[in-house]
Amino acid sequence: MTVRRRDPPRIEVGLNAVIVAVTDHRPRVLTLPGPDPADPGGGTADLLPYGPLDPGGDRTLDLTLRGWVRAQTRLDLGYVEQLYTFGDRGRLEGGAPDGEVRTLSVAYLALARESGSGSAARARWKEIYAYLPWEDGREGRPDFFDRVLVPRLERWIDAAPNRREREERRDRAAVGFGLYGSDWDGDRVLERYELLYGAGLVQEADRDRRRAGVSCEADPAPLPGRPMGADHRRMLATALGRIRGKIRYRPVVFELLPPRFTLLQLQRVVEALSGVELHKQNFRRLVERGGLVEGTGEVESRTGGRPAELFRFRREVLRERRAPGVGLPGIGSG
Amino acid sequence: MTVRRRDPPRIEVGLNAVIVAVTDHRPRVLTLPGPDPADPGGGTADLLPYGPLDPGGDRTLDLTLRGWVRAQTRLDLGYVEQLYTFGDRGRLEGGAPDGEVRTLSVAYLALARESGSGSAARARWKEIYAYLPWEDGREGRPDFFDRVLVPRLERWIDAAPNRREREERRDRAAVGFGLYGSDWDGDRVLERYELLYGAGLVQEADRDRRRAGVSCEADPAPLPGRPMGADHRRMLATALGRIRGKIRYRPVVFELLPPRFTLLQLQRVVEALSGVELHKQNFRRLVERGGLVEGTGEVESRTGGRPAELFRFRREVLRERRAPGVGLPGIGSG
DNA sequence: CCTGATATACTCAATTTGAGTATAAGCGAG
DNA sequence: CTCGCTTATACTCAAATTGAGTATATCAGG
Repeated sequence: MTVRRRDPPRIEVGLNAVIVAVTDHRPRVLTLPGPDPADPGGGTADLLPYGPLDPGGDRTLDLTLRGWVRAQTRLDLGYVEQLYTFGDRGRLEGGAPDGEVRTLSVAYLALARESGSGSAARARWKEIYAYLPWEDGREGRPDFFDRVLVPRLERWIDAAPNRREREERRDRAAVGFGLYGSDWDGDRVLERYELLYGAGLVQEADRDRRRAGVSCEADPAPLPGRPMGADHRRMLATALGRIRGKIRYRPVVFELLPPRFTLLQLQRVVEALSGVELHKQNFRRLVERGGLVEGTGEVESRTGGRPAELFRFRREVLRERRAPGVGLPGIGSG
Repeated sequence: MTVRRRDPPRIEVGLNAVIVAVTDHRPRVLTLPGPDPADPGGGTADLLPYGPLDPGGDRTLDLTLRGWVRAQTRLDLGYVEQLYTFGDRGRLEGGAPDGEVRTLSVAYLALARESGSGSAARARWKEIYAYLPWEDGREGRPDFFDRVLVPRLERWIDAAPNRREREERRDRAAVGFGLYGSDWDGDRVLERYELLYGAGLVQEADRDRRRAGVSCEADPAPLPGRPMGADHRRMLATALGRIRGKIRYRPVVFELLPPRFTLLQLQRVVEALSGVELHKQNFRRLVERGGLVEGTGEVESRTGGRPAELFRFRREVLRERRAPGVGLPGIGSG
């Protein structure tokens, strides 16, 4: 299948970081502009911080990641978690002759507090929902959802070559996007992105097909949602899905908040990430009863109304019960 | 494990599969005997199926994995999921001079039905709890838990060099093993293994220290729990933890069951994996009300008592609501 | 001392959980 | 055939949790 020449083909390993912060009720991700390795045309694109793994370097992958994130962005990462290793061939070995090099990308999720200083060099905080706009349901489904996205999906479904395939497409769309009676499941971020990619509805799909030499009509009006270079948008989707899942059963939100915060701030961060709005009183009951937070006596008076008490995360909770996270509604197993 | 010399240090990538099945209420993992790459002494050890990644080979990592699992074990994998990529330096480059080669292992979880034919070649199904005996709490904490494990942990805690470190050790032990008032959290399998490794209570820890040239008294009476080669026991722990977490919110158990099964069979599989016993009537209520299964008219009469109805998994559930898995008790977010 | 905010407390019905009891339906011994 | 054992399945009931409100508190500003 592949042509081997001299020396066996090499493997290169890169580390990618999806660094997430939330400011002003908006989840953001740290990006760098750069040439898109998957685009032979050579435009620039938004990229996640990326660095090669030096085989002789640090002892652990984590350390390597932290190291050059610091170098590229002057940011000291706190919470870091491995996400997924992407290794499909032909993903981004743009220039190299086939079989010469294989690139593996180990993607990490990191949570940060968006310190002002964090954006050294050319790093920029960008809104996550600029890349994945269909994921933000806080004010109901975004406008374009029923107007553009669903019709496009349906065109794709109908274009299936046979009945079986058509039914499968319909099922995937139903489950992923909560259509035809299925519920919306906030965690299926990656599934949705993959579906849109497979249906040719994101720009990366066009780009990759063009690179592979497949002719295809350029999409007349691309779906809202900014593309990224390489398969970084896929990584972003993976990260958002992971956060949404994790936030419920491990108290990770606090990594994104200052040491003291009001309950509404906490709620806004949870809402921002999970993409849904929550019932304020019940949310308060949940985090208080769960023992996740404890009041400091202080109050924050810049609320515009009655001043709110400042709370802090009760670290002890990690030692006590099952450290429940900030459970969203409708989670139970029924 | 080939030794390459000449030229910059290389990266090699291996794929490992943790292939899990459940028979007779016992969770099992497929192993191969082999020389332990981490043991210079050269004894043989239980290993997970392992294969190098050929950079020019299959298009995706999944495919590669499936390919040589088939070759090594004659098993066609169904459900496969990426687990984690292990990349610490010095993990298992046993013989190679430092800096010459760096090995990454991408570990996968696979669920199988333990077909009799599956154990071709030298593959063997082994009980998972033979390797991780502290994880099986179905009949209460195993005997050795309070008699051996906890005292050993306490010795380790007390041996901390200073107060701060001592408190941290105590906390980790409390959270991991449900001591001193903390609850047992079945999902923290990896945390527990790492803790035991760090405390020098599993044989791999001794082995690795010896290899690194650190002198250490051989542990007088090692903890129950069979070691594995390389860091495969760590991978097994990762896999079990993932299964336990996932079983609750995605209907993956059915991958381990025959197409038709009684509700008690289903329950036993869930219990086997999660390591706890469940209330039978409530379990039944849960899966039936959740619409996860539907009765076929048939009955299974070899139960020893009243014949049980045979059920089948309702695939449609994947399309409907949030496909809830077989929720264990005490999961809600309080 | 209103009005408009937001914060926080409390209520209440519906649902879900945890832990049982009760009954059904097979088998084998006697 | 019936008793006693076993497992299956149905039903009950209190406790806890959830979902959706209403009520009250406390600030800023006119």
